[in-house]
Amino acid sequence: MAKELTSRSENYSQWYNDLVIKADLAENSAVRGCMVIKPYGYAIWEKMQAELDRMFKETGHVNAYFPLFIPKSFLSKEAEHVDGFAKECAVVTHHRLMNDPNGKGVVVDPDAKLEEELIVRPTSETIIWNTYKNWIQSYRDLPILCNQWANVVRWEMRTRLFLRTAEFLWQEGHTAHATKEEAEEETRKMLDVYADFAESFMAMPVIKGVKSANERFAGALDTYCIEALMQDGKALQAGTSHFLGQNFAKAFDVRFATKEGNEDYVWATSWGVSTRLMGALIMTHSDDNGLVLPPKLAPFQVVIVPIYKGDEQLAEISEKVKEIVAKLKALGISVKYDDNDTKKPGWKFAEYELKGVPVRLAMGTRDLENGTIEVARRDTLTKETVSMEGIECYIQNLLNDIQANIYKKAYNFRTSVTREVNSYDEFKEEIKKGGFLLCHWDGTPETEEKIKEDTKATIRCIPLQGDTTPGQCMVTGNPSVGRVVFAVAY
RNA sequence: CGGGGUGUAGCGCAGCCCGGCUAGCGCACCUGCUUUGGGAGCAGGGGGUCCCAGGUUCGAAUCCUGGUACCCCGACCA
Repeated sequence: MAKELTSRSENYSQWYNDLVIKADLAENSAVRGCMVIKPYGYAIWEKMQAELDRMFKETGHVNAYFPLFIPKSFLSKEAEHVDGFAKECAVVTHHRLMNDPNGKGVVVDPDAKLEEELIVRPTSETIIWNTYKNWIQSYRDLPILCNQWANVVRWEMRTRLFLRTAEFLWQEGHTAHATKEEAEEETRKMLDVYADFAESFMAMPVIKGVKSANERFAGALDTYCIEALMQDGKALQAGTSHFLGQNFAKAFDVRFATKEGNEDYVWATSWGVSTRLMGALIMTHSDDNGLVLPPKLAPFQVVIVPIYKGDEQLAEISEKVKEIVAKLKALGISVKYDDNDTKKPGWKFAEYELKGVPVRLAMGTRDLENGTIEVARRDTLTKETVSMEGIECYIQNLLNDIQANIYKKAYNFRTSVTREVNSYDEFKEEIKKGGFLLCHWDGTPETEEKIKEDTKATIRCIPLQGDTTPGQCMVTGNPSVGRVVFAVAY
């Protein structure tokens, strides 16, 4: 075994790290907290991007691009926003290097100090609203529905591959509207897009909800989110959609003439998902043998491995395989034929399992004689030998099965670790076991803070489709309007 | 920023306490032969500023001083 993974039960975070590196998704780079996304990992991200981009466009959005650098003064215009991000910003102070007078490489040229420092964007609200000011005069200019695909930098204390890196890739949508209602509708619409993407493509069940005040985005009036549950029982925020009210319009003085002839500030939303979704995907489905990818996001859905002795046999098998490849491609199934002669079949089996390829076909001389082929599915690790006749339809159905099966598996897992808890003593015990706990809470930040200090658990969200039977807060006994979702989070 | 740990071949590590032969092992890599239905076997081979700087010593991967980088656990966060 050249690439044995740490087992999930033994050390979950080491398993995760091992997997990311050994499945060739990403690795740590020479730059602190920044990762290199390797071709295989990037291919998965590209699949995600393509689907999300399509969904954004279907809901009326267009792509644009805004600068990487934000003048320091922009960031400080919205008070809560700067409070939220100030501690984790990379700052550009100079624009030139010079040869070290002591002859040791290069140093920053002190004469090249910038008049105003530039912040490497931790998010783009400020630079975008500064721009929107010029784009908007009248209600006729609204709405603006822009998305940008970009990198952002947040100088986090501690980083983890995909889940929290200093630089990460994401999309951020920034919309401007004439009315509060329209902006709120947009916020929820994009939350639905994210939930749909997570469930339909990533095969990852999520809870849609609203953040409590403590967890809200810096500068937002409301933060909606989708929360997923990882296999170690910890929660992961997978996407957010913010209703920004008129905060940024006021900070950047973006006013417009209404249809009625009055002047008003513009209503805003922003929403984003990041390469963190890669981490979510990995931790939702994978096992001790490696990655398990949903067919809809796998860079290739089927891999074919020939088993042969000598060139002659390989040629015979390859001829037959080419027919199968053509039939699969005709159905829109992506397939890789690995006839690499320098690796042995057993090595290839293990390698493609590690990389999470949904379906593996193996063909040898035995199959050629019988008109059969061996089909192995990654999700269940089962193998069967089936007739070559109609194999393409069989595979197509199988891929659909796998997509549905891994969703169901994740859903069942989540259900099994989601439970109602009614007393704080019980909560303190149950939270150690992980999972989502549905509890009554009095709605105050103080109570939430106390729970966090005692147990590390936070309110992941106030679910949109939750139990709204009134009750009593498990900590203070004060009235509660419904159960909220608690968990220890990444 | 607090607590702990580690820097030795592309990767993973041993050696360090108690200084001493040509610095070693596994994986990977190269060559050859035999193999090929679950990570092949044998034989041979290449590859090292032992993190950096200074000190002690006849002699330093090993001891001392300073620096630096990274990892883990907290606090912070998508």
